[in-house]
Amino acid sequence: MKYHHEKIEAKWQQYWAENQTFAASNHSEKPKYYVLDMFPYPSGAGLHVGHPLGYIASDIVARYKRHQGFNVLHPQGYDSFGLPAEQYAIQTGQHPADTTRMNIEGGVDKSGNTIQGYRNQLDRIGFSFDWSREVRTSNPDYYKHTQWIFIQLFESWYNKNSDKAESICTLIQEFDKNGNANVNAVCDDNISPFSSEDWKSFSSEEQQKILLHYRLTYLAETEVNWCAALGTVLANDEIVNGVSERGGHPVVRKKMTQWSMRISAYAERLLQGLNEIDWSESIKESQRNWIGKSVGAMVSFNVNNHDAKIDVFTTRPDTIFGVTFMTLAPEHELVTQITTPEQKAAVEAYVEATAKRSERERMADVKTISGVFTGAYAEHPFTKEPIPVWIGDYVLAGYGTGAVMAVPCGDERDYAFANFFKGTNGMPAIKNIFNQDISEAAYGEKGGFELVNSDFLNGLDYKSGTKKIIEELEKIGAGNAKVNYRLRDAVFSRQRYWGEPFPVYYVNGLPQMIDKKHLPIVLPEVEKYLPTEDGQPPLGNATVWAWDTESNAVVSNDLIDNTKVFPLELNTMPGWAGSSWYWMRYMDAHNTEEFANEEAIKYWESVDLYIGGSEHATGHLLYSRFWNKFLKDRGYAPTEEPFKKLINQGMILGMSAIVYRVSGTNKYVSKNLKSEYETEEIRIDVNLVNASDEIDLDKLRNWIPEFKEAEFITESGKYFVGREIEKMSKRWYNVVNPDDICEEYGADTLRLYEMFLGPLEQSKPWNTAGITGVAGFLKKLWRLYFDDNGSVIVNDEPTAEMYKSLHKTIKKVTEDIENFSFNTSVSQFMICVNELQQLKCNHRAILEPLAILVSPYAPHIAEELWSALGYEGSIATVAFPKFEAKYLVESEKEYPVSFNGKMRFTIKLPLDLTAAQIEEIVMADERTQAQLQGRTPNKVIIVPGKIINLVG
RNA sequence: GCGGGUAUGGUGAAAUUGGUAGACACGCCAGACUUAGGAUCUGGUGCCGCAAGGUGUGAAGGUUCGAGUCCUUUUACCCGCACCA
Repeated sequence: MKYHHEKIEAKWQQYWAENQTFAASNHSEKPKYYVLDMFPYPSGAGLHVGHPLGYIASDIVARYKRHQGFNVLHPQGYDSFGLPAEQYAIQTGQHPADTTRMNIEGGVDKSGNTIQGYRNQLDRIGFSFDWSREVRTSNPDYYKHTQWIFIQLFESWYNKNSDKAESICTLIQEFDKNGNANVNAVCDDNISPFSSEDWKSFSSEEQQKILLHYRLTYLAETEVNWCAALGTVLANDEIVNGVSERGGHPVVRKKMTQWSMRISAYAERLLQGLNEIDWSESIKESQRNWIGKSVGAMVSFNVNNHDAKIDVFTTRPDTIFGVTFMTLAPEHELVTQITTPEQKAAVEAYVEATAKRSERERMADVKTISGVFTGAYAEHPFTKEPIPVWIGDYVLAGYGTGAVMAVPCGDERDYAFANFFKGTNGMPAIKNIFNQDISEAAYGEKGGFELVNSDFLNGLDYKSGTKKIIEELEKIGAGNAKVNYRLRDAVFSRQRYWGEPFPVYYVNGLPQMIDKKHLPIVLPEVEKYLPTEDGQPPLGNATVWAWDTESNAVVSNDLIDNTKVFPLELNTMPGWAGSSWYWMRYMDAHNTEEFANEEAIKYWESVDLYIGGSEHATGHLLYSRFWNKFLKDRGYAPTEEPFKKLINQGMILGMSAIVYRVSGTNKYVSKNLKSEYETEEIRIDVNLVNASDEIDLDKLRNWIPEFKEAEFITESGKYFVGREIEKMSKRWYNVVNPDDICEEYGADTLRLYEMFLGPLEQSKPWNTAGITGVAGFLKKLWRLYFDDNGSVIVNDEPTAEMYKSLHKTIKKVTEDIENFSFNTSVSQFMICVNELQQLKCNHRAILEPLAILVSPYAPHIAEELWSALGYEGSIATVAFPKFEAKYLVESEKEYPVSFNGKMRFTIKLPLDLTAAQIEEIVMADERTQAQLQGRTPNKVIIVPGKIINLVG
């Protein structure tokens, strides 16, 4: 009987689907285990072999845990809102909902292209997903709950005293009772104090405006990253090197009224939580960088002749007597106010010039020093000396307060700035407050100095100086200790169509939440997916997009009267909204009332193992932690952290194949002859090349017309390609489709090969050529159970060697799965099968456990072997074999014998010999005598069971 | 600049507390069988050398009887952050 993967795999995939083999129950006696993959965005291009890598790894763990007796939740779904579907809609006029559905379910698109569909592609690989819990973030029955969470955020504030989010009702009660004097909240700056009486006297509108300053999601005019090409704002994590992550378009700062998420309230908890979770150090470090905690002080400087103060954040308050000048960001709000008439023209010109430069230019150009004196002076809080105030674009508006106290003697940038403008109007000589030489460079260290010229700080160091100065600042009311975070509140509005609509309408420009019982607010139909002519977001094109407060329904815009019918929000939510809570939805995916039932959430608790790409380090993974913490505060999530353990799979790279065209001809020269010609490199379809890098020239001629008539300069009839390792992409013709691999070699081979390629977390190139190794392994495995006539399994007692081979494998595979070292498991399977083949093993007592061992990796063949062993039903929950050390006990060891650390020969000795006995035998050995040539060793090192080393 | 990671044959990679470097595969070489196939099987394959032997884990030092593994210095590449006050 031959191994036919196509029959076996189709059969078992159908069996699993029909029998709901992998449907998880929310009630079980077994311990639970939750394995989650980062759900995919269903793009039209379909999956390539890089995509399933993490899914295969998580599937192995899920299947292994089932064998270990766990109730396993291993769900899958789609992150189906997003930009590409919308861009495609703009180009083709097809509704994003239609193209998204087709990308998931497959079909034939309007241009006649067959789309396989993610689901069909995934099914062919034999994942043990519980598809009954599938979610799609763009489905109204899903985003209904995303809208609900948004409302919860709106109805919450962050109480620093309890250090958690609370219902906005508790804040209103406090305002009613005591005004805002005792409120310790994370909120907007510049909130004026009010009493209980004031609060009660405010109009409802005024009250609403005040509350917006406290809510965890709030509407505010903020500086946002505006991307004109995409027609939308972007969050900080959607910008890479000053241009949009998607498309690489320029991004400028712009003031807009937008929804924001007060993630800054959670900065410290997001930072501290990293210590409790088992994530890679690099991701944790990325998040720490992104949060950017720095400890220091806030210091206020009064501006002379103005009723104004400049607040600065500094990590070095101990250097306050070294302040030589101050610098404001050009965007700083005080700039126009304090600039003197004489400096006005210069300052305005500088501000304008800075505004014109894109973020990118400003970032690229860090070497050029520029700035202008405002003519104004601030007053030193202690010495009362006047300090000139400058503006300069080395100070960023977005960090701290957008202003710095410049201490050139202790800061490289201040030093460079001071020297650049040395001698010009408003730039005094550098004050040195360190007992160090600063004639060549600033002294930036936090140690190794004593403060001088610093009044009451003289003689102190960094630590004691900082402590002292903060006390003194507090005494005179000019400052206090302060922890600053780089993490900014996250902009939550997008000027896009294909996203969650906000459950929000506007009365007199003030946002009102729609009651949760009327959710979902379903995305309206529009004629065009582009912004409107007057610059409104795409939802501005909707004609039925108004909220009727009487019928509680979305009605035609014509009915807007601003008394009963009001306009709805035109922005939509960003891509990360739906993915920031989806792991909880899987726990109870069909709940129509709540986002998930309390009991289900309590049962599944949090994700035990999360596998996905590291590109989400500061986006999805940070926002998800934020929402989870918020939901925990409000009693909806059971744990502080959503993902206990995280593994980042590496990227699978393409191995492009290159042919060399002789310049100006239609001739192509084989790789090793190319130096004899002047050539240019052309990439060809990597699937036309065999394991020896040789092209099938007939196939190449039929591939694209360019090669039809081409001539090939070969090496004895063979044409070899060059190779280049680069990202898997259509434009390099190096994409390998998992469907093709499943077709030719089978899903089990694909799964094994993806694991065999190397360590999961490492990025590595794909080369289909190597797959014959694992394909051959599966055939050999099969032949242990079958010959040409069928089953060969016998019930005889296996030999000790067979047991040894099996138990070595049990041990290795168990350890490997626990350590996520899947590549070495596959090697061990090969070793075991090679050994059993040598031993002609066809014994049930060996082959039965072997089938179970293999099953997490190659589930289809394992099921088939299991039924060949005479069992009914699936192998999926059969207990995993247990390692027994007794089968590995050895009585002899092949000792390496080294002389001065160099291994010369080996000698087989019983393991129960003492060191002295070993020495005697070794010394008597003629090979030892030959090595020593009459010398006597100074020292003989014998580690029983390990090595023998003779020195001297 | 700061932080994290990687470096081993022609290729992908193995190597428990420091203990026979290169397991397992791909490729290559030789052979067997054959219904001639991109099947299967056997043997070989780090490098130099006919061999004995020498040499070898990015580089240079060090610790040790013994280092891919530990320590110091250094180079290259990848990732994250970055005029962060």
